[in-house]
Amino acid sequence: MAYTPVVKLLRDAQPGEEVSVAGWVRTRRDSKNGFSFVELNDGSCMSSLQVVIDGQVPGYEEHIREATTGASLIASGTVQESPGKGQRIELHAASFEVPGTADAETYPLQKKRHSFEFLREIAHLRPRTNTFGAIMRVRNAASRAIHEFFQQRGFLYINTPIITTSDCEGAGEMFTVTTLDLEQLAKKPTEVDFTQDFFGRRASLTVSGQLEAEVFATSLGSCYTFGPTFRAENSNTTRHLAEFWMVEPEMPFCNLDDNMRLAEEFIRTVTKDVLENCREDLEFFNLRIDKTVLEVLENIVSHDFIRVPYTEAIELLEASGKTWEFPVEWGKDLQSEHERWLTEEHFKQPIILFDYPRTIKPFYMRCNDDGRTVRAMDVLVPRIGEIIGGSQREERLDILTERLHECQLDPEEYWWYLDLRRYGTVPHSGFGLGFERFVQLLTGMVNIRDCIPFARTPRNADF
RNA sequence: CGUCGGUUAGCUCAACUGGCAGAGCACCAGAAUAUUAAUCUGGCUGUUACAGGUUCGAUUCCUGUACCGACCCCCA
Repeated sequence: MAYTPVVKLLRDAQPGEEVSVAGWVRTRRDSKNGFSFVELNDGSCMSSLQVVIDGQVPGYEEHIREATTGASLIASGTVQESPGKGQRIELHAASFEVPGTADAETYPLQKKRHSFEFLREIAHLRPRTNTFGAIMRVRNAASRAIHEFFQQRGFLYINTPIITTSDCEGAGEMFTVTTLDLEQLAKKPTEVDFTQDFFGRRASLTVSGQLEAEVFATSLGSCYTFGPTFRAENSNTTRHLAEFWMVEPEMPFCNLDDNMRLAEEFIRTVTKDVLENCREDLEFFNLRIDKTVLEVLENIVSHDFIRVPYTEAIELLEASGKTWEFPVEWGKDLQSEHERWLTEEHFKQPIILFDYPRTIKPFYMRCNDDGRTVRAMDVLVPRIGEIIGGSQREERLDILTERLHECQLDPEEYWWYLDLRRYGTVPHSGFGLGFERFVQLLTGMVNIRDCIPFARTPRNADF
């Protein structure tokens, strides 16, 4: 049975057309004159379709009362011009059925505002709300735009492994993957013998596909990953998840300037795409979630990101006259209060910081000739902070090996990574975008846990 | 990991310095010359997170536990 999506009906349908629709009841109003108005939402867009069901329609008496908020509904009939305000058309049903009822006494979603905290407890039902429908549609549009952006530029989509044995990638705590019997092990006072484990050595969930992506960038050309990433940090914040999706392009014959240019073009292009394709949803966010979203997004699309060397950022922070909770000092990482001031108060737009001290950045970033900085870059946006982190990679074998030692990592463990420098090495660069943080930026949602279908955070992996 | 805050009706929240636990919404029933965020009237709803303690008396004060949230750390 072919049902017409509501989004298509509201856009294209003409009075007189015969159509069938299927979705879920948002609300029903009964007229004492013997007919009912049903707001039907099928998730294809923010708007619902008004279905007018007359008392003469077969089954009206027996079944109309089943069409409560949350019930599923299939209806067929004729499209008519709507006399109602704010809608072009409505559907006059000739027949209808309620495949699944929703007991009004127990159905958790009511025709009222719910807190996001409450909705997180019913993550299996929250996509039926306006806000979460809109978030997921924006997420989808951004996802598609990301693939399009790279595909149009000839980037190869690479699926890097989710289980990895390269530990200490320098991106934080990792989840161990094991088939060992933990309950048995807990009874013994001995050390864990990972040679007995499934992979014969300790394995973890990936914290980044970058190292593997470099393999393909130095063989097949520019490529990108877009996959799940895991961090076992005990982070309870509005912008951290234990499981999130990351986009990681990697480009050969590409220096940091090229990298920054691509990152900026990437954010701008995808944002523009979403602005064009999700107008109704974004207007909803602008009205109900954050009154500045549209303004912020338009600003991103129409202004160049400001590029500031780390050293200059330190000077700006020192000259700001503000008293910081954490002191500003060259060689120390910027605290979120510093990043926030730069992007929200000082520049009031996205900025790209680059050339960070080598002591606070991972081993693979390319060393500058000054001996104290590396070719790293972070894209910071208002409200979210760091949304992209990237760098030009160290392509010189000797210096990279030196850096591994400096970071107290064993070059033996990175033999294949070093081979890329040993054989036909090239300057190359890449970055990582936190996809949910991007969705946060696009929607104005405050908490990252509401920007992914099912959030995984410390002590929470329900659903 | 650290700091702070919270947990009261299905949901969102009240209850001043301890004194019989309330409102809005939702739901149900009526009403209305009636659709587009909550038109009107009436009705229903509670082991105040859990376990102890202080007190004549604890939603309120103290201790512990659980869970939730914010910030910080980590980064994306």
